[in-house]
Amino acid sequence: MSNEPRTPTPADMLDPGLGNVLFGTWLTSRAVHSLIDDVIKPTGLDADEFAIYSVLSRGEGMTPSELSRWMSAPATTVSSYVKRFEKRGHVDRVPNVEDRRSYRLTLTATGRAAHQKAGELFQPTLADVEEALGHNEPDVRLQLLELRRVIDAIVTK
Amino acid sequence: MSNEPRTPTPADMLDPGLGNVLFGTWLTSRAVHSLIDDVIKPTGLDADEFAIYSVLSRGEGMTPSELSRWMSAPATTVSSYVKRFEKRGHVDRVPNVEDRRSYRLTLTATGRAAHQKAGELFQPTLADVEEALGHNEPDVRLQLLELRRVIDAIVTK
DNA sequence: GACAGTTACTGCGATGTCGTATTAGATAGT
DNA sequence: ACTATCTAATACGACATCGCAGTAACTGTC
Repeated sequence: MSNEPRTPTPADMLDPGLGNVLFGTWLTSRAVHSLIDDVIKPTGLDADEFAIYSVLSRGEGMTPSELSRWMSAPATTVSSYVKRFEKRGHVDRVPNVEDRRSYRLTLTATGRAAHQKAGELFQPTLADVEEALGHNEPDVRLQLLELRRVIDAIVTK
Repeated sequence: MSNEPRTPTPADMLDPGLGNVLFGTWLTSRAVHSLIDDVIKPTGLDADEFAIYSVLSRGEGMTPSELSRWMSAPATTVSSYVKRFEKRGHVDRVPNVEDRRSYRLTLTATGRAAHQKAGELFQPTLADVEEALGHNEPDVRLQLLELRRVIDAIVTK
Protein backbone atom coordinates (compact mmCIF):
# COMPACT_ATOMS: atom_id res chain seq x y z
CA MET A 1 0.00 0.00 0.00
CA SER A 2 0.93 3.63 -0.40
CA ASN A 3 2.92 2.75 -3.50
CA GLU A 4 1.03 4.80 -6.03
CA PRO A 5 3.19 6.92 -8.31
CA ARG A 6 4.09 10.19 -6.63
CA THR A 7 5.57 13.26 -8.17
CA PRO A 8 9.29 12.76 -7.70
CA THR A 9 10.90 14.75 -4.88
CA PRO A 10 14.57 15.33 -4.14
CA ALA A 11 14.47 12.59 -1.54
CA ASP A 12 13.73 9.96 -4.09
CA MET A 13 17.04 9.90 -5.83
CA LEU A 14 18.52 10.28 -2.41
CA ASP A 15 17.36 7.21 -0.64
CA PRO A 16 20.92 5.96 -0.60
CA GLY A 17 21.81 8.71 1.84
CA LEU A 18 19.22 7.44 4.23
CA GLY A 19 20.89 4.11 4.63
CA ASN A 20 21.52 4.53 8.35
CA VAL A 21 19.82 6.23 11.24
CA LEU A 22 22.39 8.91 11.84
CA PHE A 23 22.70 9.88 8.23
CA GLY A 24 18.93 9.85 7.95
CA THR A 25 18.57 12.10 10.93
CA TRP A 26 21.02 14.55 9.47
CA LEU A 27 19.36 14.60 6.09
CA THR A 28 15.84 14.87 7.38
CA SER A 29 16.69 17.56 9.87
CA ARG A 30 18.26 19.69 7.18
CA ALA A 31 14.98 19.66 5.32
CA VAL A 32 13.06 20.41 8.50
CA HIS A 33 15.39 23.22 9.40
CA SER A 34 15.16 24.91 6.06
CA LEU A 35 11.40 24.53 5.94
CA ILE A 36 10.98 26.18 9.32
CA ASP A 37 13.44 28.89 8.36
CA ASP A 38 11.37 29.73 5.33
CA VAL A 39 8.09 29.70 7.15
CA ILE A 40 9.04 31.94 10.05
CA LYS A 41 11.45 34.18 8.20
CA PRO A 42 9.02 37.15 8.28
CA THR A 43 9.39 37.30 12.06
CA GLY A 44 13.15 37.79 11.81
CA LEU A 45 13.80 34.57 13.75
CA ASP A 46 15.41 31.51 12.27
CA ALA A 47 14.67 27.91 13.19
CA ASP A 48 17.34 27.71 15.88
CA GLU A 49 16.25 30.90 17.50
CA PHE A 50 12.62 29.86 17.42
CA ALA A 51 13.52 26.63 19.14
CA ILE A 52 15.47 28.46 21.82
CA TYR A 53 12.74 30.99 22.41
CA SER A 54 10.38 28.04 22.77
CA VAL A 55 12.22 26.48 25.68
CA LEU A 56 12.87 29.78 27.31
CA SER A 57 9.18 30.56 27.19
CA ARG A 58 8.45 27.65 29.49
CA GLY A 59 8.83 27.70 33.25
CA GLU A 60 11.53 29.88 34.70
CA GLY A 61 13.96 29.75 31.80
CA MET A 62 17.39 28.19 31.74
CA THR A 63 20.99 29.00 32.45
CA PRO A 64 23.41 29.24 29.52
CA SER A 65 25.01 25.96 30.56
CA GLU A 66 21.72 24.16 30.59
CA LEU A 67 20.86 25.62 27.23
CA SER A 68 24.22 24.55 25.91
CA ARG A 69 23.68 20.94 26.98
CA TRP A 70 20.10 20.93 25.86
CA MET A 71 20.83 21.99 22.34
CA SER A 72 24.21 20.27 22.12
CA ALA A 73 25.97 23.52 21.30
CA PRO A 74 29.28 24.79 22.68
CA ALA A 75 29.15 27.37 25.43
CA THR A 76 30.66 30.02 23.20
CA THR A 77 27.85 29.65 20.71
CA VAL A 78 25.27 30.02 23.43
CA SER A 79 27.13 33.03 24.69
CA SER A 80 26.80 34.85 21.40
CA TYR A 81 23.15 33.86 21.14
CA VAL A 82 22.55 35.46 24.49
CA LYS A 83 24.30 38.62 23.48
CA ARG A 84 22.27 38.82 20.30
CA PHE A 85 18.95 38.12 21.99
CA GLU A 86 19.67 40.65 24.66
CA LYS A 87 20.55 43.30 22.12
CA ARG A 88 17.17 42.63 20.50
CA GLY A 89 15.53 43.14 23.84
CA HIS A 90 14.14 39.62 23.72
CA VAL A 91 15.77 38.11 26.78
CA ASP A 92 16.68 39.16 30.29
CA ARG A 93 19.46 37.83 32.45
CA VAL A 94 18.07 37.04 35.86
CA PRO A 95 20.90 36.91 38.37
CA ASN A 96 21.31 33.62 40.16
CA VAL A 97 21.83 33.93 43.88
CA GLU A 98 23.01 30.37 44.28
CA ASP A 99 25.81 30.72 41.77
CA ARG A 100 26.91 34.22 41.04
CA ARG A 101 28.87 33.23 37.94
CA SER A 102 25.64 32.27 36.28
CA TYR A 103 22.15 33.60 35.58
CA ARG A 104 18.82 32.50 34.19
CA LEU A 105 17.60 33.44 30.75
CA THR A 106 14.01 34.51 30.40
CA LEU A 107 12.03 36.02 27.58
CA THR A 108 10.96 39.63 27.89
CA ALA A 109 7.47 40.65 26.87
CA THR A 110 8.83 41.61 23.47
CA GLY A 111 10.59 38.29 23.22
CA ARG A 112 7.42 36.43 24.05
CA ALA A 113 5.58 38.42 21.43
CA ALA A 114 8.17 37.49 18.80
CA HIS A 115 7.96 33.86 19.80
CA GLN A 116 4.19 33.99 19.67
CA LYS A 117 4.23 35.43 16.18
CA ALA A 118 6.67 32.82 14.94
CA GLY A 119 4.51 30.16 16.54
CA GLU A 120 1.52 31.32 14.57
CA LEU A 121 3.41 31.05 11.31
CA PHE A 122 4.83 27.71 12.33
CA GLN A 123 1.57 26.11 13.37
CA PRO A 124 -0.03 25.49 9.96
CA THR A 125 3.12 23.86 8.66
CA LEU A 126 3.35 21.64 11.68
CA ALA A 127 -0.27 20.71 11.13
CA ASP A 128 0.50 19.80 7.51
CA VAL A 129 3.33 17.57 8.60
CA GLU A 130 1.29 15.92 11.30
CA GLU A 131 -1.56 15.32 8.94
CA ALA A 132 0.74 13.85 6.32
CA LEU A 133 2.28 11.52 8.86
CA GLY A 134 -1.18 10.47 9.93
CA HIS A 135 -1.43 7.74 12.50
CA ASN A 136 2.36 7.36 12.49
CA GLU A 137 2.92 10.78 13.97
CA PRO A 138 2.98 9.83 17.65
CA ASP A 139 5.27 6.97 16.85
CA VAL A 140 7.70 9.14 14.94
CA ARG A 141 7.75 11.59 17.81
CA LEU A 142 8.56 8.85 20.29
CA GLN A 143 11.22 7.34 18.07
CA LEU A 144 12.95 10.70 17.89
CA LEU A 145 12.86 11.01 21.64
CA GLU A 146 14.24 7.54 22.00
CA LEU A 147 17.02 8.27 19.55
CA ARG A 148 17.94 11.38 21.45
CA ARG A 149 18.11 9.35 24.64
CA VAL A 150 20.36 6.85 22.97
CA ILE A 151 22.70 9.55 21.75
CA ASP A 152 22.85 11.16 25.16
CA ALA A 153 23.68 7.86 26.74
CA ILE A 154 26.54 7.36 24.33
CA VAL A 155 27.84 10.88 24.81
CA THR A 156 27.73 10.56 28.59
CA LYS A 157 29.40 7.18 28.42
CA MET B 1 8.88 -2.40 30.50
CA SER B 2 12.16 -0.57 30.04
CA ASN B 3 11.19 1.74 32.85
CA GLU B 4 14.00 0.98 35.24
CA PRO B 5 15.72 4.01 36.70
CA ARG B 6 18.39 5.31 34.34
CA THR B 7 21.16 7.73 35.05
CA PRO B 8 19.66 11.09 34.15
CA THR B 9 20.76 12.58 30.83
CA PRO B 10 20.25 16.08 29.48
CA ALA B 11 17.28 14.86 27.46
CA ASP B 12 15.32 14.06 30.56
CA MET B 13 14.64 17.54 31.73
CA LEU B 14 14.15 18.36 28.11
CA ASP B 15 11.24 16.24 27.17
CA PRO B 16 9.11 19.33 26.84
CA GLY B 17 11.09 20.34 23.79
CA LEU B 18 10.20 17.12 22.11
CA GLY B 19 6.52 17.89 22.11
CA ASN B 20 6.22 17.85 18.33
CA VAL B 21 7.87 16.07 15.45
CA LEU B 22 9.65 19.04 13.97
CA PHE B 23 11.02 20.25 17.25
CA GLY B 24 12.04 16.72 18.10
CA THR B 25 13.85 16.34 14.82
CA TRP B 26 15.73 19.54 15.41
CA LEU B 27 16.72 18.61 18.94
CA THR B 28 17.73 15.07 18.15
CA SER B 29 19.68 16.06 15.10
CA ARG B 30 21.71 18.57 17.06
CA ALA B 31 22.84 15.79 19.36
CA VAL B 32 23.60 13.53 16.42
CA HIS B 33 25.49 16.25 14.65
CA SER B 34 27.66 17.08 17.60
CA LEU B 35 28.33 13.42 18.35
CA ILE B 36 29.51 12.77 14.81
CA ASP B 37 31.58 15.94 14.86
CA ASP B 38 33.38 14.74 17.94
CA VAL B 39 33.96 11.27 16.66
CA ILE B 40 35.42 12.15 13.29
CA LYS B 41 37.19 15.33 14.29
CA PRO B 42 40.65 13.71 14.01
CA THR B 43 40.14 13.39 10.26
CA GLY B 44 39.62 17.13 9.83
CA LEU B 45 36.11 16.60 8.48
CA ASP B 46 32.97 17.70 10.27
CA ALA B 47 29.61 15.93 10.17
CA ASP B 48 28.30 17.93 7.21
CA GLU B 49 31.41 17.34 5.20
CA PHE B 50 31.39 13.66 6.02
CA ALA B 51 27.83 13.40 4.81
CA ILE B 52 28.65 15.21 1.58
CA TYR B 53 31.70 13.08 0.93
CA SER B 54 29.49 10.08 1.49
CA VAL B 55 27.08 10.89 -1.31
CA LEU B 56 29.81 11.99 -3.60
CA SER B 57 31.55 8.70 -3.10
CA ARG B 58 28.66 6.85 -4.68
CA GLY B 59 28.08 6.48 -8.39
CA GLU B 60 29.21 9.31 -10.61
CA GLY B 61 28.88 12.16 -8.14
CA MET B 62 26.44 15.05 -8.26
CA THR B 63 26.13 18.55 -9.63
CA PRO B 64 26.13 21.46 -7.18
CA SER B 65 22.41 21.98 -7.81
CA GLU B 66 21.60 18.39 -7.01
CA LEU B 67 23.71 18.59 -3.91
CA SER B 68 21.97 21.80 -2.92
CA ARG B 69 18.53 20.20 -3.19
CA TRP B 70 19.65 17.01 -1.56
CA MET B 71 20.97 18.66 1.55
CA SER B 72 18.46 21.53 1.58
CA ALA B 73 21.21 24.12 1.48
CA PRO B 74 21.32 27.31 -0.56
CA ALA B 75 23.40 27.29 -3.71
CA THR B 76 25.87 29.78 -2.29
CA THR B 77 26.64 27.49 0.61
CA VAL B 78 27.28 24.59 -1.70
CA SER B 79 29.45 26.84 -3.79
CA SER B 80 31.73 27.61 -0.91
CA TYR B 81 31.83 23.95 0.07
CA VAL B 82 33.02 23.10 -3.39
CA LYS B 83 35.70 25.73 -3.27
CA ARG B 84 36.88 24.46 0.09
CA PHE B 85 36.89 20.79 -0.93
CA GLU B 86 38.70 21.59 -4.12
CA LYS B 87 41.36 23.54 -2.28
CA ARG B 88 41.87 20.47 -0.08
CA GLY B 89 42.32 18.41 -3.18
CA HIS B 90 39.36 16.24 -2.18
CA VAL B 91 37.03 16.85 -5.11
CA ASP B 92 37.28 17.32 -8.84
CA ARG B 93 34.95 19.26 -11.09
CA VAL B 94 34.13 17.08 -14.03
CA PRO B 95 32.85 19.28 -16.87
CA ASN B 96 29.36 18.52 -18.04
CA VAL B 97 29.00 18.39 -21.79
CA GLU B 98 25.23 18.54 -21.69
CA ASP B 99 25.11 21.75 -19.70
CA ARG B 100 28.23 23.81 -19.80
CA ARG B 101 27.14 26.01 -16.91
CA SER B 102 27.40 23.02 -14.63
CA TYR B 103 29.73 20.19 -13.70
CA ARG B 104 29.82 17.02 -11.67
CA LEU B 105 31.53 16.72 -8.33
CA THR B 106 33.56 13.63 -7.68
CA LEU B 107 35.94 12.64 -4.95
CA THR B 108 39.61 12.43 -5.76
CA ALA B 109 41.67 9.53 -4.46
CA THR B 110 42.71 11.71 -1.54
CA GLY B 111 39.10 12.64 -0.93
CA ARG B 112 38.08 9.01 -0.92
CA ALA B 113 40.84 8.23 1.52
CA ALA B 114 39.65 10.96 3.87
CA HIS B 115 36.10 9.71 3.62
CA GLN B 116 37.25 6.19 4.27
CA LYS B 117 39.12 7.25 7.37
CA ALA B 118 36.15 9.16 8.72
CA GLY B 119 33.97 6.17 7.98
CA GLU B 120 36.16 3.98 10.11
CA LEU B 121 35.88 6.34 13.05
CA PHE B 122 32.17 6.69 12.50
CA GLN B 123 31.37 3.02 12.26
CA PRO B 124 31.69 2.00 15.92
CA THR B 125 29.50 4.86 17.05
CA LEU B 126 26.87 3.97 14.50
CA ALA B 127 27.04 0.41 15.74
CA ASP B 128 26.50 1.62 19.31
CA VAL B 129 23.46 3.57 18.26
CA GLU B 130 22.04 0.71 16.27
CA GLU B 131 22.58 -1.68 19.09
CA ALA B 132 20.95 0.65 21.58
CA LEU B 133 17.95 1.09 19.32
CA GLY B 134 17.72 -2.66 19.00
CA HIS B 135 14.80 -4.03 17.07
CA ASN B 136 13.43 -0.52 16.60
CA GLU B 137 16.30 0.55 14.43
CA PRO B 138 14.84 -0.34 11.03
CA ASP B 139 11.62 1.33 12.01
CA VAL B 140 13.34 4.53 13.09
CA ARG B 141 15.23 4.61 9.83
CA LEU B 142 12.05 4.25 7.83
CA GLN B 143 10.21 6.85 9.87
CA LEU B 144 12.97 9.32 9.17
CA LEU B 145 12.77 8.60 5.48
CA GLU B 146 9.03 9.02 5.58
CA LEU B 147 9.34 12.32 7.41
CA ARG B 148 11.80 13.56 4.85
CA ARG B 149 9.34 12.63 2.10
CA VAL B 150 6.59 14.50 3.87
CA ILE B 151 8.71 17.60 4.20
CA ASP B 152 9.72 17.47 0.56
CA ALA B 153 6.11 17.16 -0.46
CA ILE B 154 5.23 20.24 1.55
CA VAL B 155 8.16 22.23 0.23
CA THR B 156 7.34 21.31 -3.35
CA LYS B 157 3.67 22.15 -2.83
C1' DG C 1 17.99 32.95 -35.19
C1' DA C 2 16.73 36.54 -31.96
C1' DC C 3 14.78 37.70 -27.68
C1' DA C 4 12.63 36.74 -23.03
C1' DG C 5 12.57 34.09 -19.38
C1' DT C 6 14.70 30.56 -16.64
C1' DT C 7 18.39 28.02 -14.45
C1' DA C 8 23.44 26.95 -12.81
C1' DC C 9 26.84 28.82 -10.56
C1' DT C 10 29.81 32.45 -8.07
C1' DG C 11 31.91 37.03 -5.85
C1' DC C 12 31.22 39.69 -2.18
C1' DG C 13 29.78 41.31 2.13
C1' DA C 14 27.14 40.66 6.52
C1' DT C 15 26.45 37.80 10.08
C1' DG C 16 26.69 33.27 12.64
C1' DT C 17 29.42 29.47 14.67
C1' DC C 18 32.91 27.78 17.59
C1' DG C 19 37.96 26.85 19.33
C1' DT C 20 41.40 28.86 22.40
C1' DA C 21 42.53 31.21 26.11
C1' DT C 22 40.99 34.07 30.13
C1' DT C 23 38.43 35.53 34.32
C1' DA C 24 35.76 34.87 38.27
C1' DG C 25 33.13 32.25 41.32
C1' DA C 26 32.35 27.54 43.47
C1' DT C 27 34.10 23.30 45.75
C1' DA C 28 37.11 20.05 48.07
C1' DG C 29 41.17 18.59 50.50
C1' DT C 30 44.34 19.66 53.98
C1' DA D 1 41.66 29.67 55.99
C1' DC D 2 44.50 28.33 51.89
C1' DT D 3 45.26 26.53 47.80
C1' DA D 4 44.21 23.35 43.92
C1' DT D 5 40.83 22.10 40.99
C1' DC D 6 36.65 22.54 38.65
C1' DT D 7 32.94 24.92 36.46
C1' DA D 8 30.15 29.09 34.21
C1' DA D 9 30.57 32.39 31.25
C1' DT D 10 32.96 35.37 27.81
C1' DA D 11 36.42 38.15 24.53
C1' DC D 12 38.46 37.51 20.52
C1' DG D 13 39.79 35.71 16.24
C1' DA D 14 39.27 32.16 12.43
C1' DC D 15 36.35 30.48 9.43
C1' DA D 16 31.49 28.89 7.81
C1' DT D 17 26.92 30.13 6.14
C1' DC D 18 24.01 32.48 3.16
C1' DG D 19 21.46 36.68 0.97
C1' DC D 20 22.01 39.68 -2.87
C1' DA D 21 23.37 40.76 -7.11
C1' DG D 22 25.70 39.38 -11.19
C1' DT D 23 27.28 36.43 -15.31
C1' DA D 24 26.88 32.78 -18.41
C1' DA D 25 24.40 29.16 -20.54
C1' DC D 26 20.15 26.75 -21.69
C1' DT D 27 15.01 26.60 -23.29
C1' DG D 28 11.06 27.98 -25.44
C1' DT D 29 8.36 31.14 -28.50
C1' DC D 30 7.86 33.53 -32.44
